[in-house]
Amino acid sequence: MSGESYKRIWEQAALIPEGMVASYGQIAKLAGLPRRGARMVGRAVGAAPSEMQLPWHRIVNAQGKIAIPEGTRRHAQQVKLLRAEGVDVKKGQLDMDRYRWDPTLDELVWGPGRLHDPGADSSA
DNA sequence: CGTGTGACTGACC
DNA sequence: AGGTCAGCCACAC
Repeated sequence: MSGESYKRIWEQAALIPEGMVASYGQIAKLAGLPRRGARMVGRAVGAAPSEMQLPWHRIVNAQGKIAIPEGTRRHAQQVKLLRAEGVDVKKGQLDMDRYRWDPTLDELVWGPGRLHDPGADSSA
């Protein structure tokens, strides 16, 4: 089958918090595929069953740009989904310094194993 | 089974 | 900021 790798990629991608993004390379690395490829991440998320509700839209390239060709339906969909989460997307691009998800930082702030859940009131 | 390709990336210029 | 180049790797032909 397509692989154990896909599974790992899906698992990692699913961890990206709402309103944040990760790069293909970042997910690849987290999935334990440092050199095997960011490219594989693109394939994996594209092949993910819709029932899985994978947050594929939270994955952009290392430059903070949407990797899907502009003008396509999926590109527009990704922009739409990101904006719905409060991410400011301009010209198919966003600010990585601002929205990049940093799992290690998450761990430092929220504790090992704990995930930052924006919805679960920590309420200011 | 060889080639081309891409929802990538980092290094250079 | 933008263009080119060489690695990468699974997949379609």
